[in-house]
Amino acid sequence: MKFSKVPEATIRRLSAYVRHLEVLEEKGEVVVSSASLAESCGVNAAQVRKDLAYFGEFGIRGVGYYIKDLSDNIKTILGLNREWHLAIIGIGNLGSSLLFYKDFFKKNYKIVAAFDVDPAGVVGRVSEKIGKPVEILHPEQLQEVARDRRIDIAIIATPASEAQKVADQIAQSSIRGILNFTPTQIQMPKGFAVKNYFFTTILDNVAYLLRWRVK
Amino acid sequence: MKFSKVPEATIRRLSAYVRHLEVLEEKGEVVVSSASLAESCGVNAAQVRKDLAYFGEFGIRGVGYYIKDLSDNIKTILGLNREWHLAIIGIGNLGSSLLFYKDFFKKNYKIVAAFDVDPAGVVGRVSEKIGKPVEILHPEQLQEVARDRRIDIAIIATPASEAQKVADQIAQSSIRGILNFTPTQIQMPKGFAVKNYFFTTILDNVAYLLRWRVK
DNA sequence: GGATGTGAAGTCGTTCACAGCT
DNA sequence: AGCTGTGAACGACTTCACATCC
Repeated sequence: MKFSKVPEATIRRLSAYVRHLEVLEEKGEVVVSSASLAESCGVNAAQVRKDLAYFGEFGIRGVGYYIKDLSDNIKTILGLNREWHLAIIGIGNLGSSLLFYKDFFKKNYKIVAAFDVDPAGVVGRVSEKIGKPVEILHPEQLQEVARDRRIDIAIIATPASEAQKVADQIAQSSIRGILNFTPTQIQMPKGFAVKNYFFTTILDNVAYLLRWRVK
Repeated sequence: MKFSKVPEATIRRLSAYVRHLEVLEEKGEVVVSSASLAESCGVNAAQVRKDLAYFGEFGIRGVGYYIKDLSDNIKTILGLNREWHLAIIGIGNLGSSLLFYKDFFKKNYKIVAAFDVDPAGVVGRVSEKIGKPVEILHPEQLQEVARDRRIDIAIIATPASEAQKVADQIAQSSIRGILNFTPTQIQMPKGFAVKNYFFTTILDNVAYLLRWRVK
């Protein structure tokens, strides 16, 4: 199986579906229709069925989808049934928040390393904040540590000006996934999964909508 | 002017362009071509020109775009030339990080209020963290405060289970923009600008790509 | 009967290719 | 000559509509 033609938007929606399915499961619901799931997630019913159809036939005609079953299937598709190892690179305000508030992450994501160019400068402040000692490594050690601790995904939380430098180091390591928090487009060779996540972009988007579209 | 047919993706890219233009400006560059801007932002050159064409003609044929000029124009389009008032609702881990690390935000976004259902319980912890007293209001006061402080955009940082409740209160206030940090699809009447920003969704996306697409 | 699964139609966004300006 | 601005071609995603199956 390769699923090479699945739209990115489908993947994002699958995350939403699985989250809503968990809510329904907690409520003790057993079956859900595409129409109902669609409404809860703010999409079209046909869209839900199409999204699922990329991966198989999970429903029963005339009935709907068994919630537990569908939930498990989507989790497998998304790879949420295994643990992913994260590294946070750049332990400034944002990085230390991520480190501190581990519950930002779902259970299957685990922070296994933290890097900063100034480990000594950072370690005291962060340890104090977290209430226990924290190990901060220098990015020089990235390649070695990435291999040893099997880091899957690097979260870049450095200043924007450092992002490409970090990206270059990641390119030479065993890491193949990047979540980029800096407002920079990083250049990577083929074969890497890179997503940007800069939230003032979204805020700009809301501002634009308010400026021109609303009312 | 209404710009009703502009793709959302265009708006996101405009944010990226303006950011890169600022970098070029700092370097002392004066003119940039669509090809060069496109490469830096990881998009197609025709895309850049199309994006700008929605809003006017900003370039000079045979030459390119004057950086300062283009930057100013995009900022005006996005509404970045005015101040936007933000409220943060839900002062847990995420909310207090946003409150604490104001430099997450660009200069034209200003936090003017913070709300939590348990102001008393929250205020001590947060004030200590920030190093000075912080005012935390009860959501009951939302409508009144929204009007008085001219809140433009509410950032929902409550637990997911509370998001819709908060959304309902926003719907009855003068606020028209929402940035939703909870992994929930909130239901709003027409006329609101709502964007979701839940980062484990993006992380799921990276994980999926690693699982199926990369090598 | 009722809800899924899916080809076909429709819509939206991107890329091409070149005319038009400087 | 060079780069923008843009109609037309293309491609991708979404929605429709209905045949299919429980």
